[in-house]
Amino acid sequence: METRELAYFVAVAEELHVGRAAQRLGMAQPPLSRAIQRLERRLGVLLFERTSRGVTLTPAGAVLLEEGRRALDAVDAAARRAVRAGQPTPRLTLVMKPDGDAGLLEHVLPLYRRDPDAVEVEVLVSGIGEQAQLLRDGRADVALLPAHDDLTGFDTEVLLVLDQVAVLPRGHRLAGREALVLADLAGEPQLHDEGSPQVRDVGQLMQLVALGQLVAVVPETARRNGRSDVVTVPVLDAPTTSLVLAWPEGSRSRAVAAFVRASTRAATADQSPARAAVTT
Amino acid sequence: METRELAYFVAVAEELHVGRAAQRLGMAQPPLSRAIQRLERRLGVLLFERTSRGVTLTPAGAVLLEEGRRALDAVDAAARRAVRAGQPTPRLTLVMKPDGDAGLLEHVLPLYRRDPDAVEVEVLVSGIGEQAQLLRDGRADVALLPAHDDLTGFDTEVLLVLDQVAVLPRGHRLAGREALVLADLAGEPQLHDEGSPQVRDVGQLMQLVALGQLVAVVPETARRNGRSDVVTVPVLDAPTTSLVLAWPEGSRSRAVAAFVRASTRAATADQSPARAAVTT
DNA sequence: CGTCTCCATACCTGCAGGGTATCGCCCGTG
DNA sequence: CACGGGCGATACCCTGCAGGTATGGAGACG
Repeated sequence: METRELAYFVAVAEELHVGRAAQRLGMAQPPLSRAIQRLERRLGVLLFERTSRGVTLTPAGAVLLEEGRRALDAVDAAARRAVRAGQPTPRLTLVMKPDGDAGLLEHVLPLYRRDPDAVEVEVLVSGIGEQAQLLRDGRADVALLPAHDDLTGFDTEVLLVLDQVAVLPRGHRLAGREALVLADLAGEPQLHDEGSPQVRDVGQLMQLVALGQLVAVVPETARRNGRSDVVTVPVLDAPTTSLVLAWPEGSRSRAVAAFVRASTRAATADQSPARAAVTT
Repeated sequence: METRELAYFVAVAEELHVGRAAQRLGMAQPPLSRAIQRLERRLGVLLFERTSRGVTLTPAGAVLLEEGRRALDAVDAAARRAVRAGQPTPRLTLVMKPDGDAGLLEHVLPLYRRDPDAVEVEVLVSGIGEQAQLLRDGRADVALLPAHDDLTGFDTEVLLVLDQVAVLPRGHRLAGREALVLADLAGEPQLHDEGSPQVRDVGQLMQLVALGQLVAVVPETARRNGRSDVVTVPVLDAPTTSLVLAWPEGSRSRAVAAFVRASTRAATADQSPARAAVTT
């Protein structure tokens, strides 16, 4: 099976509409129809049910969509990683969402640079939730992401376990509380409610909270972005979130291994009593 | 990058010789040379150093070989799994080496068949050490293999932890011992010595031992294949080997999940005091 | 220095894969 | 019930590239 065919199939399977898929692929509809038929003939299995309103996936098609995406990612990753390995100055690309490092990076990077296996680090700031994809398709070598993301295909190390806090406008009825529980926030406009605005980073979120548009429950490290017009209050019964460092499973890169070492050491130091004593 | 190009590259990288690779691929040498050049131009990186004696891999080429193999396996697996998902009667394919189930399968299969998610099981007997490959490229859905194999890309469950025993001909000088240590076997012709015959299953091994050709240290379950002309003696300081059940990471197949359930239950039952009491 | 061994280049050919035009089918609708 | 619109499939054409053969050219070696 050629990757082109597979990419064609994935496009159709995602659109469930040959015409639209063709448009997305920048080609005409008939050759795409034929390519899919060829693929079905070669595999000896029907991938779509055709109706006059579009197409739907058969069980075989559903499996191929799932596995095919991973396979395409693997091919992309192979190409990208090969190219990068061929560059004269090797680099390590770290991906995280905006403010996704919980302030850890400033400790990690100096520590990493002291490692003999260290190479130059390039930090790639992705959209929220996109870190895993960039790691899968080879655009990044390591990723910082929350533990509840899909981590299949990665080796991982938990760096921090974070309690959650509510972020409230200063004048909010709960703003004076020492702590609260999730039930206290019932009825408040929440982040991720339908119709709530898309938030791209913590600064934006703080802005929205300050304006009274919504309240949010976020990991405690968001406090670092605190501003005078918002208040953070611990939420006692919110599940903790973990910050995880992930890298391709079975990676044998010395640069990656060194970065993992530096990160875990920085993270444990960050939580140690020593530092707690300094900051209090 | 097309899978064909990638397969071409892998062939050349493995042979380190364009002509031989072309032969292996069933094509002439010049188009293969050009295909590699095209690939290099597209990626913008040299994959081989050309000499008059053959070709050698650049760092980029080494990475592409490693990652490319996995990617090709992923593509194969996608196709194979899709085809199988499209078959009218779904099947679960289990791969193991000859006698690789430590006698567990006869307990697992009846248990599995009682599960509502169970489907027909096909047992594929592979060569020793080939189980992981068949699982990676989609020819099998689950595998029984030793824990020291490369398990990247799989989810796993340890089924049994096995002590090792020495297998000796009946008249051997150590045959009467209650137990022995590895050092006792120094100087004996061992399995895996260079020049030792290829062994395909335990029966063959037993035959060779009986003939006095060699002695072997194997997991204790090999006792089940015992014969009157060989003796097994515990080896106290040999590392234990684990029998592992593996399946593709992140698999969401109900049939696989049910098989894992049945296997772990059968394995724990197998080692429980209850069964020990029955067999003693 | 000639020869052998490889990989690269030159040149040719067939077909895979893409484009346009159009068909046939199903469905909603006046 | 007839008609129009939307969708995938088919017919037909054309181009570019993958692959073949013949040959060049550069290093290794006796």
